[in-house]
Amino acid sequence: MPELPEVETTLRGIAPHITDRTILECVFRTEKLRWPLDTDLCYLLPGEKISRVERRAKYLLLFCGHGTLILHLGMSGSLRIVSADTTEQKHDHVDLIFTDGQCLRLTDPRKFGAFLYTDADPYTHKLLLHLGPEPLTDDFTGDYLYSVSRGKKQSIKQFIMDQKVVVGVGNIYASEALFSSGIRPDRAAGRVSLKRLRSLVVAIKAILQKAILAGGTTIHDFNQADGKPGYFTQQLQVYGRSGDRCVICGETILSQKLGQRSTFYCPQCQS
DNA sequence: ACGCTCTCCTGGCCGC
DNA sequence: TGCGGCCAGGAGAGCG
Repeated sequence: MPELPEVETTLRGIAPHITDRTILECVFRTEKLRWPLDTDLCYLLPGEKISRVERRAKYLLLFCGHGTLILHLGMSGSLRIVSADTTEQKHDHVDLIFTDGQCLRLTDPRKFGAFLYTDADPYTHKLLLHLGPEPLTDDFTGDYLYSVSRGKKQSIKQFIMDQKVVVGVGNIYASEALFSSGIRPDRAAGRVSLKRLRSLVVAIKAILQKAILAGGTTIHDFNQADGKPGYFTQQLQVYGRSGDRCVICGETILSQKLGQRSTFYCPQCQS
């Protein structure tokens, strides 16, 4: 569920509740998520104050007095603000309890998420160091995409999902953006023209922005445990629609696997 | 360097 | 209704 728009929505939702709050207690209810949880944090974090919260790619950065928490929601994670005495439910793996009685609770059925801590500048952490540009900034342009894609045989869809190329384009939005810009997802990245890459970049920005706008009102849907697209389903043109008619030309939408991931496209509109 | 495959984990859904 | 198999929106690790 968490693609970039959901992470951004989460950031906006939690930041006002945890900024300038002091941690009273850190509770782990599982040994590991994607990586083992550092139990030292249970005595290192109490007394630390969250000074600010930022997002980089799909990572959330919680700056504390002496270090920074690096969180990732994986495929099924969500963060909520609850009262510290709210009974935990299945898959509630981490609580960050504050002195004002509020609690930041991490839920993640599939345990693909991350809850890490670093003393150093988090942007130099190896998970963040080699990330590509943010898609919604002016650093992400068709000309940039053109320059880094020349000679690449990898499919354009896998290419734009590579976090070193650009961050935040997940499996759903990759199919949607390629449909919107008329590019077949299995076309080699190095063989897409500058003109079409400019169109693709415009499409990526538009769809992410649209989803962020939709996200604010639908954050409750985050709790859905299943793997289905949530609030954005109504607006999807090709994702999950194989066998349906293309909304533009009426041709049958096809699907194929690219890099183990389901990919959807219209064979008529995309070339 | 590049690109491919595997992997972590739980749960929902489909077909038999 | 029960069970096995398959699928899921991320992305790092390891390999050739």
